[in-house]
Amino acid sequence: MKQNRKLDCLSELRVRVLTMVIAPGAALDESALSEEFGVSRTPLREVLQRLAGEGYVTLAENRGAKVASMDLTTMRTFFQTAPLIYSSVARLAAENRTFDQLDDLSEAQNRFKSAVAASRPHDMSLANHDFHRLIGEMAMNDYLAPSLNRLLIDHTRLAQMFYRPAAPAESLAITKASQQHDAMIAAIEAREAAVAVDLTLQHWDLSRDRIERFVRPDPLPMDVISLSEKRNAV
Amino acid sequence: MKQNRKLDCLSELRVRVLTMVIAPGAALDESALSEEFGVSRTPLREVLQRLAGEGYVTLAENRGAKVASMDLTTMRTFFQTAPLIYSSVARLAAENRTFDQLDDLSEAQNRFKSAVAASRPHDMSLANHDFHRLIGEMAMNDYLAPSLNRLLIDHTRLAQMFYRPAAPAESLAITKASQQHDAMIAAIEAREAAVAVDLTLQHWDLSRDRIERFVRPDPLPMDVISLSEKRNAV
DNA sequence: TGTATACATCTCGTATACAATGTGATTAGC
DNA sequence: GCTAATCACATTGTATACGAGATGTATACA
Repeated sequence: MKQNRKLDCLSELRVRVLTMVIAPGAALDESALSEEFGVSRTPLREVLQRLAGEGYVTLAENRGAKVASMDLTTMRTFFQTAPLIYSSVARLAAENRTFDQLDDLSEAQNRFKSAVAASRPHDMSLANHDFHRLIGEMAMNDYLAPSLNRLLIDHTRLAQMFYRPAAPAESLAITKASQQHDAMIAAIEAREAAVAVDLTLQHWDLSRDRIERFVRPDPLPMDVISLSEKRNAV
Repeated sequence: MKQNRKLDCLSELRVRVLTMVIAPGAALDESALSEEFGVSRTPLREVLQRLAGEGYVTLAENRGAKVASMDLTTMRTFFQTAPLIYSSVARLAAENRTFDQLDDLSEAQNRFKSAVAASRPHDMSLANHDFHRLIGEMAMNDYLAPSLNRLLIDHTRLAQMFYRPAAPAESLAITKASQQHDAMIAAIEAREAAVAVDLTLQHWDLSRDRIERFVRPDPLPMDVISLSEKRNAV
């Protein structure tokens, strides 16, 4: 009963960070949260400590918890590191996966498809997050796991941040991503490590391109004549 | 004042795990530890939560904290993962190091040499641990850091476990390792990433061979004649 | 003699009360 | 009118007390 409240609090806070309901850098108030989740401050502080260990939040001495920030340095490091860890994990997942884990992976992919069909970005993000987290579990590697999970936190937040439901290129990319997910499940099930790695890198490129196009979009069309007129008018 | 007690407790527990003063799998009693370090159970539990986040201990529901175990699977994963992370971190360290960090690194290496000269295995292990941890900090990569630090925990414990002060090959290996440390400092200072990676892999091979020779030593010399006599005697 | 159940004890989990620290505002002095 | 210092308030950190869960032992019954 009471243990559930603590675990609920833990996963709920994870969801809020991942979906950016709480923005990067935002301060978390212990009293407010403990009241909201119906637990006292002691277990809530332990939840925050654990979230800090997982990389969701950062703790400052006598200054409480903040959601992990996402500055330029973080993003640079992210793009630098993700391909290495993702491909390594994919290889290990193909080698070590169990059937139970494959079932979980398919279930996550089904949730992803449902969320896409229903146009629910938050659910999409969370299902996608679970999908890749489960591949991480399949790798059965306690050393790579923390790196992967930190990458996934920021990957999910970035995707959320740069998601444009209006753009037609976006829905195409999502369809392609979903197809890649299916292919990855097949490759992992067949224990074809090389294929799984290749698909993972393609998947990464797709995601990276989506983010890059948002950051550096096509320049606006210019009416050269009116621009020169304006200049003369000064 | 009191904050120091909590931090002291944190680092002291880290040292005890790394030097195997507390064995892998050993249970940690909250009341006993809180009494020993002069803090109440609340902050001590937060210390344990943090140590769990760093991979030093594992927490089980209603069953307290245990020192992270080192079973066969763990070791297999360790040998599988270490070269990848170590070499990646070495490359980044060479690219991103600052002068302050280089000073810290040299200081750790000096402590290592002193401990070797004084034949103090614990201090050797801890100085070596710091040396490699500082290279990790130089990499300035928050995603790789947790993986590296987990690897280093188990690497330090393995080295401790398989350390044989009596063996003459051991002291030769330690001398060589110390020389490699010096060369790594030079390579990192010169921003020669390729050299740093190469040295790191050599350093890894040396360490791995030491462990391997302990696990699979030369077989005992056999007196073939007496063996055949015994067989005939049956 | 072996097993199962019940009870006692010990450890962990949570809440609440209190102490310490950090921050912001207000007032006094220049 | 501006700056600096002090005081008050808010938030975090710590301790202690109580409740819940788990484990081990003893006893009774098969």
